Amino acid sequence: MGNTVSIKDIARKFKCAPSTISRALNDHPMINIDTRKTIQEYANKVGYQKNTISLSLLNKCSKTLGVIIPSISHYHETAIIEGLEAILQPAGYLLNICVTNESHALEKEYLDRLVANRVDAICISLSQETFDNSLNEHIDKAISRSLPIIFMDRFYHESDVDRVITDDFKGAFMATEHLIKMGCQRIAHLHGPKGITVSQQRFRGYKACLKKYGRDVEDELVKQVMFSSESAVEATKFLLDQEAKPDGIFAVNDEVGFGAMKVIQERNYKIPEDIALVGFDDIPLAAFAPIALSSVSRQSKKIGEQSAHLFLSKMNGIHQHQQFTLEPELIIRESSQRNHYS
Amino acid sequence: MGNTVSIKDIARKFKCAPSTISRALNDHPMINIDTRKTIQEYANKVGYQKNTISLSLLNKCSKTLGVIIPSISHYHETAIIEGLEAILQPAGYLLNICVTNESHALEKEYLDRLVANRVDAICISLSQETFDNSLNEHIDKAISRSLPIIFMDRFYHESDVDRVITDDFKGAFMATEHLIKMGCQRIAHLHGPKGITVSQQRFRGYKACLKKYGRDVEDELVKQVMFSSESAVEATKFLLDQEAKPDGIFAVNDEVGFGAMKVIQERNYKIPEDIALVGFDDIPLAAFAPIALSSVSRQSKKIGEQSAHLFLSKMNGIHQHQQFTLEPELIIRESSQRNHYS
DNA sequence: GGTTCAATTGCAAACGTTTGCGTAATTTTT
DNA sequence: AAAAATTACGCAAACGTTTGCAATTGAACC
Repeated sequence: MGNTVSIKDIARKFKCAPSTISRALNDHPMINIDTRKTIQEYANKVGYQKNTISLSLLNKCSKTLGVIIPSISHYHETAIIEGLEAILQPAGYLLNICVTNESHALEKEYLDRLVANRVDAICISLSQETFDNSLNEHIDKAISRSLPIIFMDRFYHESDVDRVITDDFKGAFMATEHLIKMGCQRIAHLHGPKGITVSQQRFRGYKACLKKYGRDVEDELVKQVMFSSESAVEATKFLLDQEAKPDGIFAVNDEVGFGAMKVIQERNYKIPEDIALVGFDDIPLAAFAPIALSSVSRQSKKIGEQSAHLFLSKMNGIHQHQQFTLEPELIIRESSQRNHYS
Repeated sequence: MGNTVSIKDIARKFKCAPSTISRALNDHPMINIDTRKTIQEYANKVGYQKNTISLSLLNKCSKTLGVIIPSISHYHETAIIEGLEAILQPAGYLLNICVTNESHALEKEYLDRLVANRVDAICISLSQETFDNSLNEHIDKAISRSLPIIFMDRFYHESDVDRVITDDFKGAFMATEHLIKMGCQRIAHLHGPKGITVSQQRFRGYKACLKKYGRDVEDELVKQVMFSSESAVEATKFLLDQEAKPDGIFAVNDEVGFGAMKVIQERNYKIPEDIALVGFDDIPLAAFAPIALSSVSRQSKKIGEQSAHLFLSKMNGIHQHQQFTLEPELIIRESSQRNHYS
């Protein structure tokens, strides 16, 4: 940047070797205390700032974590980032954040770039394209060069990888069970995009719960949507247009829940009396929907924190694969809290 | 990473100089075409990946942009990041994202770390602490080493810096004027945190508009809140508890708008008939509030895009300071759309 | 005064890559 | 056949820092 001053510059000034300057700046006891002070003061004055790049080259360690996520526009992802930062900032790490927009090509591109930049590890949530088509070569290649890869949410191996996920199955089960206990007879599910793990897990949880309570999974009560309110509006209209409409809806996430709530209210059904509603993710706005939205918290921030801890443990030489499954938490609010229990 | 293969390794394999390998991999015409191919194939086979770190050291250019933001939990910030990525990914850049939680100490710490990492530039939205107390030494120091600093939203100099901001004053003016045209007689304002530029600008816009239409700014109609729904709930209750309550509310952002909407509905006032409501930021959920929330879009994604362009222009040697002010856009939805105009 | 020892400091290699310049080998030109 | 030009490659320095080892200095000891 033009006026950056290096150790060599300072060495020239003091007519001594760069090694002396380096040691002085690092408070090495080998260097005379007065020399040390003088050099430190001068370095401070001229605004010397250590060049971490040369260190990375030398130590083969960049103090940087690569983060690859499919999107950054939802609470879940930003909370993960907050969790990562909360742990890794004090540890001296920086985050290289890459958003793939669910594109496999971009994910590959970013992965290569992060490898080229020699990040110390990569936390990744696979893109939908990658996941749908099991396009794993780029991941396998990265793993084969013994770069630590930590999977968040979406992963492609059942074992043999490091991962931190939430038990979406259980969360969905809890949500569905709650609706049943609130007296819902016909519980619909707004199902997320097909290829995504979390959609599948939540659907599985929904089905398992219905089964446990001796109910059928009725096809016309399961409608697929994208992770957006727009998409939910249409699907909910479809559900409400049926002759035997649902009296409970489990939405794959809160954005979808908001979309559903809007349609339900437009049609003048009462929430939760006519239709009880539960979402997923527990976004901050959920509590402030005009009818506060019940939701399953997937501990998004904790996913980030736990991933960070996993990463740090790997930096400390623990090479066994670790897998964490976090417990979801059902947050009951107005949208599903009925007074009469069944 | 253990099994990373370098140019030197390949050179040893081919019993030739590293320079030959380097040139071969970069398709330098100086190298025999067959040699080139052989080397490239081998490099490919063993999974050679260029070490960008050494390049950064050599070229004094890291192909990385530092991003310092106070928070990452709102739509505005994630949209900025999306905008940055949209432009900088194709240009081959990576993003180092640092979240300060509005803390000056953390901002300083991150700034130092980014400088040490020799990022090519820094896009920063100042923390509240920094801004409130005009703690600018760290910024000045960075600028003095001719590191390009691009301010987003919050900046501390009136001139002499690069910046991309939205015209919040104008946005607030438009929102207020809209409420007036919808026939509101008593327009309240939920004012953001005091020290923040955007709060101040929006408050100024609100006041300027009232003045233009010959109305007084009534202290009891201006209530300060944090940028959260929780905070808005309390403030709105205060407003509605007054004997002469407002019939229009301009909220400093949409989260606050949601909080206000909740209280208004709890008290059984009709939106927009009894009280019209306008927010700010145009978050995706605004349109899907049960009563769709009118809002002022501050072109968050465009801020990111424009900042990226500014950055690229600086990388291309344009050293004059550039300042962009984006035009806000008023999005009128149910929460403020009255049928009778005045 | 020579020897030993401790206290300081310097040398040089290393990390991985690029690049200007030199050089050898081969081909073309006269 | 000698000179010139072309082709293909190697050498070495550079980026900024650390670190093991060697070297220098001065003091203390016998």
